[in-house]
Amino acid sequence: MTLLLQIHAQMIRNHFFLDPFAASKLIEFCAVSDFGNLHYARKLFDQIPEPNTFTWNTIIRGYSNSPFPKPSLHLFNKMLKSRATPNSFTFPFVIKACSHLAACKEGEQLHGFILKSGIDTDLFSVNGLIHMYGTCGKIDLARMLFDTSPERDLVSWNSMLSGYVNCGLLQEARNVFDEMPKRAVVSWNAMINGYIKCGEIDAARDLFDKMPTQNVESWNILIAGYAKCGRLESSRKIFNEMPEKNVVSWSAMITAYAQGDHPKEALVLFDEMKNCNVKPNWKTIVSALSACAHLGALDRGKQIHRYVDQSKMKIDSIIATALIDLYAKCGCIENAVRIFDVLPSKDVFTWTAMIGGLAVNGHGEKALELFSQMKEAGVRPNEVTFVGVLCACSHGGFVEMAKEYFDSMRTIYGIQPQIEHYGCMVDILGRAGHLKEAVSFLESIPVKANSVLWGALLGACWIHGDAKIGEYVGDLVIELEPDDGGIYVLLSNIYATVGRWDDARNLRMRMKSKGLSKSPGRSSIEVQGTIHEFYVGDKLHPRTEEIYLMLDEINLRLRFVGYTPNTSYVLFDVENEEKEEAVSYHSEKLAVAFGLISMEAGEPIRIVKNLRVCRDCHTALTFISQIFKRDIIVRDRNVFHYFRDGSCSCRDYW
DNA sequence: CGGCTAGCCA
Repeated sequence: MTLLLQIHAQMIRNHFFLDPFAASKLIEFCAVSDFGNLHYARKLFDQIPEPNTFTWNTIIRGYSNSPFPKPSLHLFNKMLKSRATPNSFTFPFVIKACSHLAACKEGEQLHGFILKSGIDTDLFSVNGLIHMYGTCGKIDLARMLFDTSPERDLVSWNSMLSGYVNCGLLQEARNVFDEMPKRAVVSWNAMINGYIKCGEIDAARDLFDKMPTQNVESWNILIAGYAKCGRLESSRKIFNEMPEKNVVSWSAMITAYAQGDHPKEALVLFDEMKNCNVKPNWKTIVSALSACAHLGALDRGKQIHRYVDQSKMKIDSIIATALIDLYAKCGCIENAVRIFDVLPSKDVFTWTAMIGGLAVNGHGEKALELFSQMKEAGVRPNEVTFVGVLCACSHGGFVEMAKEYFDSMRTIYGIQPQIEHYGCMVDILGRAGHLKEAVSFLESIPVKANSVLWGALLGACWIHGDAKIGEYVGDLVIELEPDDGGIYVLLSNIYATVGRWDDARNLRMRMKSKGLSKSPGRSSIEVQGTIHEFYVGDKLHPRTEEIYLMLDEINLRLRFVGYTPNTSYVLFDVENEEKEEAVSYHSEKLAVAFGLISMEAGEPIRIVKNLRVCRDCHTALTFISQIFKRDIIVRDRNVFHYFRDGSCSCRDYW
């Protein structure tokens, strides 16, 4: 590229006339070669007073091969208005651009134009059209072209095959695959991909084993395929066995872990990848960041953020969204805002991440303010945006506003509310104590309320100590989800709070006889880049002894300021002392104790918990933040708690 | 004067 620029500069110095041929050559170098610079090519092109067909073809080809092929179509239309006429070389590029953009209308227009113009077309254009129609879902038109074409080559067959795969027509794809006279590796890959798209991973594997030679992509397709079916061990096995890996292989495996609820493994693999000197690209980074966000691993996330800065990777809206999500999910909302504010172009994903981040961090008003800014900026909210907006209403306690936003989804934006949105509404009504209204809401919605929705309402009954509605709702949930131990515990806790010990005990017995248990509380804390996990009362950590000593000190000092454990609803059938012990060793307390002994004074303690914080721990943590002069940030299953100087950001309302 | 088109896994 540098050399090219030098030559061009020389030409300008010597006052060479930039004739269309020389210009085309220059443009070709800029636009088409791998180290190309489309921007420069376009500048050159715009300087040419009268481009000829060759020049037009070159610039159109440049755009059609780039990730942003749209200008190809625009330039083609301009070409038609100019004196240059398109020829048989022009069409394949424009068709490719249409394919790439899935621009069906433009493609059909182009097809009509080609037929009318009488300009010679060859197999390349026909193949392009077959592919274009396949991509746009007009598979019948593709088939017609394929059947009526006087000749066919491997590319024609492959285009037809991928068209069927794209349209999800597995049987037709298989027919083409069986009939084709010759198969390339790409044909096999397309067919394997077809099976995976239709969820038939074992058939895909069968084909993979039968193909004569596999390439890296074949292996990569299988990694992703197994991951889609939730078979992570098989993905990993493929990953380990493959003869050579490229950056996509690594990214595919990291993404499989990140999206398959194994964020720790994702990060381990990310480190391994760097040790193997494979350079991560933006997709790897996004997956790694999302793993950090899941774990609440702030230090690791910051480390990756630094890497992005150092490697001069462009912070586009995709990476920015991942970073905003990371900082929001780690409770560093200021960092998220900082990234958001300097980002020049924000898309709906960026706005949505920021709105949801503010909402979950307890800044309901700000989130709603941002929502109106987003609308002013002309960005159309999607269904995820509304989850964030409703969440903001929920944490801010804006019941009436929530109803308005909820209605506007359908009336203004034409978005059908989904389970998540109903869930938010139940949450909002439930928190505000409008339990009866929440019940009738759930009974009136057009879809059948599932156990998650009723479960959310049951949680609200517990918070408000309403055993009457709780019983009604609880019975409903148990009927829907008879094997969820958490529900039994919740309902029996509700009974226990109002002193209905017999009912509570009966429920526990029912639960026990079914062999159910509640998923254990788990908290994790990051200390110097390492994640430490704690379960209720576990003694697995290497520093267990110190941790329990610290806990004793905490409990002593808590008592000193007049705090006694609230055990009204836990383990009602054990002795009082044991009850106290049970709440003292909740996983978040273990994590806090570990944080206090292992972190620098003044460093905030950040904890991620899989369930919701219980009322007792909430009170205890409030006191601890004051006694030990520590900021404690707990990420609950659905909200953040910032404990500082004896108060919590959720204003004891969650 | 040029020689494209098929695959897309993260």
